[in-house]
Amino acid sequence: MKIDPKNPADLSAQIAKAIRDAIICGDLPVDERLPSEAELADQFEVSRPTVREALKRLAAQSLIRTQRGATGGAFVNRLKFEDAYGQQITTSTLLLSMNAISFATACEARYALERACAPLSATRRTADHLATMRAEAHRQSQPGLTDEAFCASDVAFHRALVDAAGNPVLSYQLAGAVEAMQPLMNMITFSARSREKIVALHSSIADALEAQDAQAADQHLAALAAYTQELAQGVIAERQAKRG
Amino acid sequence: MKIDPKNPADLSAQIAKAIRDAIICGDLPVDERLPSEAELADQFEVSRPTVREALKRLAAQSLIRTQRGATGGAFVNRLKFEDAYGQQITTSTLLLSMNAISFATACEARYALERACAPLSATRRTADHLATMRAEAHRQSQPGLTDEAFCASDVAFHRALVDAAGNPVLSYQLAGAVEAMQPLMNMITFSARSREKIVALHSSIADALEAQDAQAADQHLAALAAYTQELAQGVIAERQAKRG
DNA sequence: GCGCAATGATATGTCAGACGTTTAATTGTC
DNA sequence: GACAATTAAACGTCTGACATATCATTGCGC
Repeated sequence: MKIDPKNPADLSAQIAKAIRDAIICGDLPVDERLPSEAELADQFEVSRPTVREALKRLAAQSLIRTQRGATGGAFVNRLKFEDAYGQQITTSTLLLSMNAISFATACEARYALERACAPLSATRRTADHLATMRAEAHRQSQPGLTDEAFCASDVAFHRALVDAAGNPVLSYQLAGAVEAMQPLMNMITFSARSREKIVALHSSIADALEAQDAQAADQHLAALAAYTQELAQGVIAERQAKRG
Repeated sequence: MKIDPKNPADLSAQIAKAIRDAIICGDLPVDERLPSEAELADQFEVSRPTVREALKRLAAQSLIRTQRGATGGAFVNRLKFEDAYGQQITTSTLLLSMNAISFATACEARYALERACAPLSATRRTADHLATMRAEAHRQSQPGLTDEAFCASDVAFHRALVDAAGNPVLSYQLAGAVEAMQPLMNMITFSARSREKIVALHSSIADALEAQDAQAADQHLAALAAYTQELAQGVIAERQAKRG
């Protein structure tokens, strides 16, 4: 962990990597206190600002937390699912926007993952999950709802669907896929008729999960995926028409 | 973006957040050069080390890259899938190890996601993907292979399966789930007989994909998931027996 | 006029030393 | 013995400086 080649560039990156590796391989257990910045500076034979830059890199990944005061310092952080959600959503959002991922590709991935959850959700859904899904479906059916609010409710519905699978790893994996797509979804203008259809499909999905009918849930999800793609293609076609 | 409350703590975190938000919302397009550290220090009315700590936080998330020299500086980075893979694997690994996720939960998530890919892979798999899968299956059948090498080949096989879906978003999402599980998988000792069975299932999956038979691929994946769980439970039972 | 080397400018990377602030442990007093 | 004041440790920030990398310009020779 104290290895440092004589390359006098990117020292803070090297130090961050050394500490990160120590955390990942378990040499530094959770809640372990790292040496103070001054001690680290001595150990690595660099200055304190350099050590601090390294620590900030780790803090950005939620690998450590810092406390001020007499018994303060840098502590190995127990990574919470909550923290990981945020990072994943940020990363996914940027990936989608910067790599010019088509709506179709993102949408396909999202529904493929959701359909993977459906059988588990059908088995394990609680009354709470069902209530959330029905409440969101009801909200979506109300007139006067902005497109943005409709999308937000849509996200909430699908999160409940995923959470119903009762597998935190799946919830974590899907948080990025579902929430990162919200900006793309917001570009769609939902007509009254399309909303009606979506709400009907949402209700059908809730029904299927309540009946623990995995196959029906999968079919309705597939229909929803197809319809979403159809809507998106309409938006894309409309834009191209405006251009031409 | 130049907002900074008078709270004189966590200045570098606040600055990092301001710049990050500007990047995410598109105010700072890809490859845009940020002002120099000295200019940023002036704008935010802080010192250069504080600005530098903020920039290091962003660099840790691959949101910016820095170049030295006269025309150097910090540039908004086009986030590559490759970069995102690494971050996701690190995060997923830590989540699994620190939150005491059971093998069963992680395994369930992994196979659920893989089965989501299977129908797409059946449609889009190329000769290249099939060749990779067959090569890995063949490697796994060779005697004298260490458990670790067997696991590594297993990961390669499943990556090929996922990549065959031809959806980079799915590949990205699954990189974490599959690779983060490798340390857990490495704890399993694979007997000759269990390896034989796994290789047979791998071959069956490759056959199904070659025949573009999504249903068969799904069934074999389900069987593989069940068998993996069975093996893992054996390991767990054995450990508890040793304790008792 | 043109090519190439020396020079300068700019910006990041690093260092040294200092001060302020927060927090907990210690000490001193009633 | 309980409470208040002091002390110490550590992070957070600042100032100023030097080192290094890289590009643009300049100047020289041909």
